[in-house]
Amino acid sequence: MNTNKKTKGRLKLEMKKVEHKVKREVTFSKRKKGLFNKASELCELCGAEVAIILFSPHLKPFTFGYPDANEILQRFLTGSDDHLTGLASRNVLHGINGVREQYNESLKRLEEEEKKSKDIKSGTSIGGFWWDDQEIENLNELDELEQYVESLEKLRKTVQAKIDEIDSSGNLANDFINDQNLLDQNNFSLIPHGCDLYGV
Amino acid sequence: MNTNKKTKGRLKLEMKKVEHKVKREVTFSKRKKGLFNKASELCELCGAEVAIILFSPHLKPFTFGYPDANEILQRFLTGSDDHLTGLASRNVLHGINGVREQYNESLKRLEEEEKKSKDIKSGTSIGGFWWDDQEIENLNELDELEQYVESLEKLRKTVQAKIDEIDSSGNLANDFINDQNLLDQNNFSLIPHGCDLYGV
DNA sequence: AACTATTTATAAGA
DNA sequence: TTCTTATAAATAGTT
Repeated sequence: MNTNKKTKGRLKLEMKKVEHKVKREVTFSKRKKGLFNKASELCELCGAEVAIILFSPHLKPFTFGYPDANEILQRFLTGSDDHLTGLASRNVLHGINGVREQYNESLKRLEEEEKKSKDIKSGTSIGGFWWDDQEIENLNELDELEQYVESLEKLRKTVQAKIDEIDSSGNLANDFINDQNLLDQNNFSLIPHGCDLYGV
Repeated sequence: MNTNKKTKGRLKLEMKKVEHKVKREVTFSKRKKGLFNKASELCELCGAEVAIILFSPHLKPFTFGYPDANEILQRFLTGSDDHLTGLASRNVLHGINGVREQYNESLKRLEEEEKKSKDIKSGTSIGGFWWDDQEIENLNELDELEQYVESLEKLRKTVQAKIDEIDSSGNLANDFINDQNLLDQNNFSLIPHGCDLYGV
């Protein structure tokens, strides 16, 4: 007597590292997609802004960002309080509807790109990158790599700009120190004024 | 004749901004928790490393990171390739089991803290922060604020360290430029050697 | 904050 | 990988 069920359905998974390598990588792919999807929904539903940096177990970097990972990271990095000149104002001005659509479109383009690249194999240079492998199954990684390097370049330019600023004015370093002193000695929050400190 | 169902259950939600403010904020809270939970599961199951920067619609910052948001952002920022001296090696050495437990413990402590703080109201300074509100419902925000400012301070120190490095050696800026030239002219990837460029 | 009915995510398998 | 299917998990609205 066999059950007529076609699969066992989703099985409960113990919350510890998946030991089987192949299964772990499949889980990683599925859950990465799920995580980014959840992030895009949060942006769309609530008007939030999210940046995710994800390193796979093999240290391959992935990013998600809406509206733009770099701007969010820069805002975080610099503690910028001119939020009316940044992303926020753009959202206010233009709305953030369509986040999810944008994300899904990107995904779709990625998949199309993947199909177009199906024939490219090992030892090839593609789009400015060395490709050093056989059995490339996931060529959509390529776009993500390109995106990553682009992101990195942008961030580096930002840091560079800041460095140049210091070189010429010589006072940013002191601003950092002053901020910290304010924080430590005067109970001064670094969070921009005008934010809800208590709400969401 | 009334249905004996106690609730309507989860209703399908259209993927557009939730217009009702209170509902939107509830959704934000629930889904932020869900997103961070998904992230911690991904870390735990797959040995991945994740940093999430999340700005609420009111620009209140939240972070999630495992093992540490700052180190992950720094790695992303600098494109560091000495991953054997960083987090990765620590994971290799000590394993990453317990991510989820760590996360849940933090959450629990947050909730306990919240209970202890129930009586604190407007115009109070708590733990070095000004609190400027009435009707504080979610005092777990407090820990998150502290965590954010700590993160920010650490990152600022990192930037400061880099600036100091430049002040003394004067060559980091050139390294940036060189990296970009290599990328543009020599198809040299900024991704550390030894990574799977194609796999996960 | 807790509760349920339902939607959504996903583990295995094809 | 991509699709399917059954089940686990997340969550919208309610209390």
